Amino acid sequence: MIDLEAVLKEHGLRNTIFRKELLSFFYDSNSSLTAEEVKNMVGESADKVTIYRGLDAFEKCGLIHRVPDKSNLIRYAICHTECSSVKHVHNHAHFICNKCNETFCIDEIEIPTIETIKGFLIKTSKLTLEGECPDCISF
Amino acid sequence: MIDLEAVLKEHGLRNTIFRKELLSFFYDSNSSLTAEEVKNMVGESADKVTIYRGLDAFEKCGLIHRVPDKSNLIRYAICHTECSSVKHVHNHAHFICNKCNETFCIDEIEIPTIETIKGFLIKTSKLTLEGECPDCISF
DNA sequence: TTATTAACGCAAATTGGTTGCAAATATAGG
DNA sequence: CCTATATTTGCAACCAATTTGCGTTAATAA
Repeated sequence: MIDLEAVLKEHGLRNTIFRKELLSFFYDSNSSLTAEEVKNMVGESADKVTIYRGLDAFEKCGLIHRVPDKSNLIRYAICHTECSSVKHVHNHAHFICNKCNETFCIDEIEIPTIETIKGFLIKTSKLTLEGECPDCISF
Repeated sequence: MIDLEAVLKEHGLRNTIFRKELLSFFYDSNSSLTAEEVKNMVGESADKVTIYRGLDAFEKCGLIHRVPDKSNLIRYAICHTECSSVKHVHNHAHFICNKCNETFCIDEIEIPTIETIKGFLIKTSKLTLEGECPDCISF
């Protein structure tokens, strides 16, 4: 079990009921969450603005990171690497399920290093796979 | 020179002044366009709804395809391969410039084929590079 | 030349997200 | 334990991007 209060404290955040709950959602999720999905999980117990600001705060302090989303929503997943408010370090691929539209972080594969392209200066490369996730593949 | 009227006809679209102009914008662009960018190009001569519907129509019939966008806008580029209303076939990488925020289609490089990931069924993979484009790199 | 259907334009609605501000509350310092 | 301070919250209002409804116009086929 993860000590949610300690994690919040370490990242300079206050230990409120909602923030603890929000953090637990990310630890419990095997994929990622949008503000709307969080809203559905908390019901009426938190305003949408509180959710958006919670997500912003978590991202800024390096607890969660943005992942690609099928419908151009802002979607977040927990940071497994040691990210901080100073820098996010992510070097993993993402997988989008075409059935449930969820986005998964994939640590198992290498992001291919791309040679140069004439005229362009390449700084980063992102790999996004699509198909069917374990939960949807069976049907 | 491309016969815009013929292209529209071949794709089952009507030959209106606006649609011809819209199509020419895509042929003339070396990168990609959002609805807002099109709006700036046409000025008051076309309603924004007309633009959105034109883009939808072009995408549906295989003339343009969606490309990733820095700010989660809906952004399109011309289809070079033979796409149709039945199927879009794209197998190229995209490059997003962190200075001008434009998105370019990159035909020069191979999209790496990704092996399997346990539990996932991979159907497509998308590679998005970021950095500086030829127009911005000089500064 | 006329009927049919696609395309257009305006207004209004919707979706996803943000801002301002005042009230509530967590934590540090005494 | 008590108070000061900064963070977090909730409400209302706002905003940008995109979509929908609907009546009108215009392109094409017969």
